[in-house]
Formats: sequence, structure tokens, C-alpha cells
Amino acid sequence: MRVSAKADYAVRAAAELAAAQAEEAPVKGERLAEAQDIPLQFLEHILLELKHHGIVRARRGAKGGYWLARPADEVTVAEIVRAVEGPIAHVQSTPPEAIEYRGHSEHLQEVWIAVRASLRTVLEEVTLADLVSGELPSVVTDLASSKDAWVAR
Amino acid sequence: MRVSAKADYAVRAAAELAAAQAEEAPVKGERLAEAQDIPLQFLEHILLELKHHGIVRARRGAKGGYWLARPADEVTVAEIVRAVEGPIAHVQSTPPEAIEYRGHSEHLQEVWIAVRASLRTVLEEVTLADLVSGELPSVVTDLASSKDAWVAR
DNA sequence: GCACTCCTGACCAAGAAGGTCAGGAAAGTC
DNA sequence: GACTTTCCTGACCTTCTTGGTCAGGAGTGC
Repeated sequence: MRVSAKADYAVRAAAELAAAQAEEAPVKGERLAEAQDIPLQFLEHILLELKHHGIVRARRGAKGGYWLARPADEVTVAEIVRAVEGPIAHVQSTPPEAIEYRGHSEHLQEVWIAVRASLRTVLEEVTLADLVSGELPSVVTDLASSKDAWVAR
Repeated sequence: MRVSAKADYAVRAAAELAAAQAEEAPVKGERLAEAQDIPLQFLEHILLELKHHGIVRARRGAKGGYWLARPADEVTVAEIVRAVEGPIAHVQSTPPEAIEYRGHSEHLQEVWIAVRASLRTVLEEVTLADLVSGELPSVVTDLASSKDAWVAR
């Protein structure tokens, strides 16, 4: 139940692209790497994956760089996480709806389904535009407004 | 953002222990392993971890076995997951409240905080007693009642 | 033709995941 | 006291993932 460096990097780079969308010019990988303090070569691999998933576009050469394939308010964090980490909330590498439990753990399936659903209510809701503007959906602000949410356990 | 085999096994074994709590006698590891189809020797390591975290107790020898250290309605799924997987929803192995973002990803911290909080609303709420009885908290049934929650993306 | 930038695959070290193996140490039974 | 049972513990193992680096190839623009 952790967020990988790759997913974190991917979202951060995408946020930079979202912010640069007004510029009408591609953003170089190097600039993204510096802005977010991400190892350049590693970032290039990540951007390539995002490109393969149709989230980002790119052009080579001088004046080349990366840009979002769609408007920033049409790209969700969930999409980006899935692109680099694969499906969200799989259990033992299988989707929760496909697991069959025996004995007294029968209802565990519903719990994992609920876990996935609750992740989705957050990740599917937040777009890159939200992230850049800071105007996050109420589901996020509600959850993050509790003092309790900010303390470790 | 996945659930490991270990966490899944741990919760399932704990559910069996919860169901056996009425029996007033320890449950052998072998019986747990069979009931939930878990490799016995691997399960023993997991149960040991649960013991070290004060969730389970054990006695050796004939008539020995495992039992819950507390009533089943006082043990949450969150506790068990943490015992075997470590902290929930860490980003790059650091807790979300400790990360410092630069540039246009500043608000990503709130998103990860919300992700963790949303996981907690599910995992902290479900107890082993709920799991065994099938009477899950409304937060779970609400989330899992949507058709959408059961389809992959 | 040349500089620039992305594209791609190979590689790599460390750690985690998912186990297995072998033996030791309590607890109960005869 | 011997013996059986069951947990306890650490060592080990294989495979995969994570988080990168390296080297070169291929478009693009001037």
C-alpha cells in the first residue's frame, strides 16, 4: 500500500507540463527534471511510458520537448498512476473482483473492493488542472482538512 | 498501491482466529493454513510478526496454537496490514506529511494525505468481528454497493 | 551537415516478495 | 524422564521490482 517513486515523479512531471500548457511550446525533459528534482534519464523513461499511454506527446530535436496530449482538466492522477504502476489496489497481483475466498474470510473481498473504490474516489477526481491551481476537489479537501489525516500511525 | 500476499494471508488467518475465539482453545497453525490455503511455514512467519505486534498470542506444545490477544471487535484490518506491511500509503518510503514539494506540484502533498486518509476510513473501520459476521461498516457497504466498484479499469 | 532532444534497449545493484529448510525451545503426555 | 507436539527463529533461496545509469540511435530544425 505504498506510492512508488515512479508514480510520484510521473505526477509531478505531469503537473509541470500542465502548468506550462499555456506556453504553447514543448517543455524539455531537462527543465522538468530540474523543476522537480528528478534524475533526468529516469524521468525520460517515465515520460516515455506516459507517452505510450497517450497522456503525453513529444517531439525531438531543437525546439522539441514534451506536452500534455489533452487539456489539464481532462487528465486525472489515477490515469497517471495506472500508466506507470499498473492497476490500483490489486491483491496478490489479481484484481479484487476476481479473488475467491474460502472459510471465514469470505467478506474480505468486499473490503478490498471498498479499498479500491475509496482510492478511486480520490485519484479519479483530482485532475492536473486541480493540482496546479490548488483548487482541489472537495473529496480531497474534506479528507485532508482533518488534523488526524496529517499524523502518522 | 497494491496489497501483498502477506497482508492478505495475515488478515485471512486473523479472521479464522476471530471465528474460533468462541472455542476457548488455541488454533493450530496447520489448521489455519488449511482453512485458508496458505503455505504453512510462510504462515508461521506471519503469525510470529502478528504476535510481536501484540495482535496474536501463542503457546507451544500439544494443545498449543494461536489465539487473538484481544476481542475480535477490537482488532482492525488496518492494524494487521500495518503489522506485516508497515505504514500505509507512504510515498517513496516517507510519510506524506513529511514530503516537501517544489514548483507546481506543491498541492500533491494534500492529495497523498487524502489518499492515506481515505484508506484509513476503510481499513481502520473494519474489525475482525465485522469480517467474520459479514456485517461490514456502512462505509464499506456503501463503497462496495456501486456496480462501478466491481469493474476493472 | 550539425546540434539538439527524444527514443530505446541493455544493464545493474539493492531490496522486497514469497517462499523453503533445518533445527531449537517450550508445553503437555505417558 | 522420554517423547511428542507445536511454536520460534534464523538462514537461505529464487524471482521480481525498484530506482536508477549507460550507450547509442533516430527524428527535427536550422
